[in-house]
Amino acid sequence: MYINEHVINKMQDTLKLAGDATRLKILFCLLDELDTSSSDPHHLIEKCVNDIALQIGCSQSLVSHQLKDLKDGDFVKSRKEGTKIYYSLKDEHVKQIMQITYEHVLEGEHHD
Amino acid sequence: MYINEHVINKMQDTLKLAGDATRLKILFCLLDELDTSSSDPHHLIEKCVNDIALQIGCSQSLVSHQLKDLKDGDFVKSRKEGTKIYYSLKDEHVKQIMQITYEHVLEGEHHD
DNA sequence: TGCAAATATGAATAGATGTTCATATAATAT
DNA sequence: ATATTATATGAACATCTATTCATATTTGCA
Repeated sequence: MYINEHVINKMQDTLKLAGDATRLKILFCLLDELDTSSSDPHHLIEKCVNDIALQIGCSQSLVSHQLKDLKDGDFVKSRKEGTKIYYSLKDEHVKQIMQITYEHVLEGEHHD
Repeated sequence: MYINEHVINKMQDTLKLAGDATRLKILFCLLDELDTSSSDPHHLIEKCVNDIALQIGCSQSLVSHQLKDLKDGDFVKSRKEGTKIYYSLKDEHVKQIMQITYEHVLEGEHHD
């Protein structure tokens, strides 16, 4: 790893983006393991803004705002179809960060 | 992964903790690959508060504040020796989060 | 006991951030 | 054209956060 100020700032942006409850809910919503529409474990889950808002219990406006940030940070991508816009996770890094963070949190629970 | 509100909040705390330039500098400082005092790649690097402050160019007070947060979040541990307190990374999760985030940032650089 | 070194702590503050509300834009259908 | 559905946007605001400054605490040593 070659670290300089610029890389530090980018990493800060990336982790700050992940470090918000609403955005985490959106990401988990797009990661939903319970989706049974495909047997492929790497199946791409796509959801439109309103569906996400309903599922996580937040306003449409808030979800739209956060999706914009998530997209700017390369966490999600989008695809337009009619009036709807489908969002999905962009790459494996996001899933990995969520997975490791999840493990870290679980481990912390043991000695609380 | 079993996700509920509590887990989401803990993950938020963890990622928010990592998402700060000063704290990232501290963590990288404790991860320093350039340390040649041991040939063991898993060598534990310990540094006291003042040394960290000098190396990353921040005040002693700021570093102490941030180290407290990093310790509360299980990112670092400490060991007392005389008047000095030596800090080191606590577990592998921290390193992994840094590594993956680093890769994510590098990948993003390609299409900017 | 008194002094110096290392670290921790608390208050204060400026700046960043999440959320809401109202409104704008875009696409589709009647 | 008009209405409807879906999404985006911008301003406003309250809350959170990083940093600084001054000071307290702890340990070792003369």
